Amino acid sequence: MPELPEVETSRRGIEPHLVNRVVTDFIVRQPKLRWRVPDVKQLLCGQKINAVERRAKYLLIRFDNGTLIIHLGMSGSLRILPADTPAGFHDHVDLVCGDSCLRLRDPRRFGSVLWTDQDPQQHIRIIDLGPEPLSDSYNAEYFHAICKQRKAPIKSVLMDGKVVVGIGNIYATESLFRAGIHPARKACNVSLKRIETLVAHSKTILAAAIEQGGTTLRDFQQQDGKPGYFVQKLAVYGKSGEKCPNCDAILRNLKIGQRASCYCPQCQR
DNA sequence: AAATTCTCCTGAAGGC
DNA sequence: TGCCTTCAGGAGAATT
Repeated sequence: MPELPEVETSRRGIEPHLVNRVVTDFIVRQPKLRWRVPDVKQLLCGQKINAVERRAKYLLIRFDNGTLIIHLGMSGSLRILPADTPAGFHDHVDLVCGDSCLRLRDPRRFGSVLWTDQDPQQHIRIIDLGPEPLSDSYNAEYFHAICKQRKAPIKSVLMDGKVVVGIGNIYATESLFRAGIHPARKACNVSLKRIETLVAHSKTILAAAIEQGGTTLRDFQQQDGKPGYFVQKLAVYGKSGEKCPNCDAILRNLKIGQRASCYCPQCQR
């Protein structure tokens, strides 16, 4: 699934192919994504792409007359292809610029394509989002202040996009393991000291994953061949039943907020 | 306000 | 072999 590192890598990959190009077509084969894809072909044709930005896991393709907002959901992927490449079954949207196009494929259709002619930072999906995880705004003091007033599991707070964006199930699971914090522990019961460790680890692991994504997704525009570039580095995610890499305990699985949470009962308290 | 549950959808995995 | 069931999962919406 596209985590923040993968979205950022996609952004870096498509940006040079799109900026300063002029849109010649906008093809929607399947409008039923997370929300109905708007019919903006007339608005887009003839428009020049000014920039490709990212906010949280949203990609922002900016034009003079508005912004296309793309979210990859959990199975979405973007590729730059020759415009005449035949579309596959799950290839739902093309943004065509002359002889090449940006193609969105999304088998599970949890992704979305939105349009706004206002400042995208003020968009309903974006305005209430928390700080970027790699920014200074996401720090121990900030996160601790929020945790103090939350009785929910620390993992749920870490994954709350209104608190901090881009930390999905995988990175929350890994960060908590590295920080030695039990994922179900009430957020208000985690000391500032331990929050410091957690915040530091979450930043480190995200930064490292972006590096990895940069390496393995470099040729993403050719094919989809990207078999989980970060998988080798994961210590516990998806490994319940296996041995903890730090001690000899067996990793356990727990459901927290509808999501699988693997943890070490020995190392994480 | 915060917490919990439900929802969208398909592919993969497991059972028989 | 193949059909059927179950379930993961980002994140907004609905509900308590």
